[in-house]
Amino acid sequence: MDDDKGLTPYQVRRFRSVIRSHYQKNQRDLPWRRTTDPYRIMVSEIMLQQTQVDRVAEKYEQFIRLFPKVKTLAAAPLAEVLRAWQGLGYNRRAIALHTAAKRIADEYGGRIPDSMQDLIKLPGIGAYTSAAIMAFAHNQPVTVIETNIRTVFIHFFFADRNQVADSDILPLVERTLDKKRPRDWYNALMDYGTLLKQEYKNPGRKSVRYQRQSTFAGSDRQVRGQILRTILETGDMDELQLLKSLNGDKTRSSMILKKLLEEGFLTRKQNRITPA
DNA sequence: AAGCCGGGGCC
DNA sequence: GGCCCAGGCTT
Repeated sequence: MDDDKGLTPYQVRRFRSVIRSHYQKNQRDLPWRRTTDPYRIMVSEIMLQQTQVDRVAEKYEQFIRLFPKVKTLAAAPLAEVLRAWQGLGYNRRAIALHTAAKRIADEYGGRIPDSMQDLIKLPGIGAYTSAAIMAFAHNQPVTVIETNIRTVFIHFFFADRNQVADSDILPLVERTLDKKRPRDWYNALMDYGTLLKQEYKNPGRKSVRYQRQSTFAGSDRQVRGQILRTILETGDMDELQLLKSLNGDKTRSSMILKKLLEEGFLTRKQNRITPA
């Protein structure tokens, strides 16, 4: 099995049957599964990058309420978008999404691109997200791979291996894909992946993509989040007062603030720091 | 290929 | 206190 990547028709049928029967009984009812609107799918997929489903669900609904259409989002001040993003983490995703929305409004007349080629050009949209939008919004039979799907294929077809590469998995994703119902199929695969993660310790460790994160406590990331949160809440603060409020090394805090300014999270007007 | 980017919940 | 998460981008 390790050498022969091909599956027999029986293996394919058997595999699909297991995935589908679980989905039939235990399908998760998630907000972004109740729509096929490409804008809403795009928002959900960017929120879901490295962020748990349970945490995204509530934020997603608030976000859509605030910014129901791509043009609403494009017209909103970045500070409002960042405020709506608070709690999700990886705040640069909010900047990317906002930039993407503006570009879609300007260059595509407010219509989300419907090809992977165009989607992947947008900031914050990479190999996974572009494919996911094609599958979930447009029901297109593209090959999608992410952490849940990796888990499923490693569990069924690479159980005795370590260091499994995506290039090993992708042929199987394509071979087993239900090309008539990609949307349902991928939802089912992801639900099965979360099931496996509940049952087993760390299925993802067998993927070459697996890597542990550096410690968050005391990290630059933590300080970045703290600075951004403070300015979004106060709306405007003296730079020295801000640095003092952080209770850390001033030089380090100053460097981190500088990066936030460069990345477009914040702006400085004389000695005052405000949202961008 | 490796490092960076958030923050909350769970063990 | 460590671990993980519907990844993407930069170096």
